[in-house]
Amino acid sequence: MKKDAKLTESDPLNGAQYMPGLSVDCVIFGYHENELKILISKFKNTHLYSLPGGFIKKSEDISEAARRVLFERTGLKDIFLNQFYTFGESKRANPEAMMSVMKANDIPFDESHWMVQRFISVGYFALINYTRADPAPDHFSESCTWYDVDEIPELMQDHASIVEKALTVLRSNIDQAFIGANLLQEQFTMADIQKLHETILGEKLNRTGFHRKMLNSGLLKRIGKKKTGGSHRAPYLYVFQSIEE
Amino acid sequence: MKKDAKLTESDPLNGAQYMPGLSVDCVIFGYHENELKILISKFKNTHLYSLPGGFIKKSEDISEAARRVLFERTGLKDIFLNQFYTFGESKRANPEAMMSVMKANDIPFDESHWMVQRFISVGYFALINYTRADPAPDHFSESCTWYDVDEIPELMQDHASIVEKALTVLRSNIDQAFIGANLLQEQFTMADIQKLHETILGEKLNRTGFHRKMLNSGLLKRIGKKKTGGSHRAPYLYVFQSIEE
DNA sequence: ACAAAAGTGTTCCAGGTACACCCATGA
DNA sequence: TCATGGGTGTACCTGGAACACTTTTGT
Repeated sequence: MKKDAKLTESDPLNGAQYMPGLSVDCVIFGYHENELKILISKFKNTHLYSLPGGFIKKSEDISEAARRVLFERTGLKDIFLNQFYTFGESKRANPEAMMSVMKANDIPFDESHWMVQRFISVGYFALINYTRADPAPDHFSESCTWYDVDEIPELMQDHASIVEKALTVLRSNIDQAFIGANLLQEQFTMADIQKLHETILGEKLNRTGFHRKMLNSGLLKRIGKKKTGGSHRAPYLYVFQSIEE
Repeated sequence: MKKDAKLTESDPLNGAQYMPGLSVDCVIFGYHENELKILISKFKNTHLYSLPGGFIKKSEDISEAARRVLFERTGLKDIFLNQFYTFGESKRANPEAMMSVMKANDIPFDESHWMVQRFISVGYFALINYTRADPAPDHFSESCTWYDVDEIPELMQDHASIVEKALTVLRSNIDQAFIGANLLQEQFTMADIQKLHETILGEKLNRTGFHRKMLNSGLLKRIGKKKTGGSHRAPYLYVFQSIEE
């Protein structure tokens, strides 16, 4: 308490404004050049990598906190967000790592500092348009950048298992409309969306079957021929159909 | 803090032993006489009903806390437990209701008491064998009894939506083996398990199709005929097959 | 013998997979 | 005109739904 006394009400280091022992971690998915990517933060002056996350303000819904983190890291609002699991093992805290982070940031601390205590973390995953995002580091990190999901550096605490769980849920929801709608550009070809699905699932899909399944779903709307490029027939372009149409 | 000073370390009223602002709520499903039931607590000397729940000790995994609550309410260990969602809206707290509960229990309190603050609650659902459970109230409640899911009394806070969410997840997992294995007696007939599925889903299922689907799943093992009192052919009895067999 | 419920065979249909073939386009 | 990728037709398979029929048992 004394340690925080000189902090202003809104200073991010002031633990008193947050729900104690509670955080959100965000697995932020993007898709670019046939690769599924997630945003990873690197703490200042350390070799520690982590998922973007944050604390929950006392009067804030948890999902609002997740949206705030998302906005601060990507500059995007109104993004698709899905709470998928809450990580609450008593030993998931890693005081040594947190202390080295604080040391590297010149934050006064000791073993009883609120940031090195046990945290329960609510996991959200987000689907965002890679080209619209403008990844930005936060107060503690020197970078926040995209990594291919197959090339993620070693993450602190249990963040690797958080990513794993997010991927599992994402894969099990692959047939829901929102996945392509949020990760792809507005207009896309059948080949584009098939590649996206293949990348997420990590397996090849039957071309004609996929084609027909997509058309039968009623979610796609053909908006006209053409898309120049290769020496072959021009594919149709599609957009996701609004539900009410 | 002063208010807790005279409490012993292990007194359930001593907030210092718990993770602040965090709780678990359990939707405990049982099945009896073709009805899907859940356990509901009634607070002493009030008309307030709630889901069985509890707080998380400082060195306890959240799932351990849920198991502890389950054991205290049912006397059962090793029960099927599934974390399904975390309820974190800032306004889900209901200070008036909690204060009336504490008043009815002669617990000294004021608006700043830890139990009337905002809580984040991690939702678990459990599947238990109705006949083995021995429902027992906790420190604050005068009863803990089974209610048909269609006849649940008005619940405090957002517990009705917690039940709704649990039911949704249970229904979407209906084809997983564990549902029948945990809710039915060890031996059962095809009609028994079909009735269970129909009760959970709230719809009639095709008899022969269900029969064949169950047999094809490879999860059931026929263990012999059942002698009934009915004037009709005796059905086979089944048990759930262990995975390794 | 009959009613009632259980078990099984047959048929039909929808969705998925596989293969084939045609279409459009740039070199 | 040829190679290449895109779109669609046809055949096949599987799993579920619907219906019929047989089996068993108490009355």
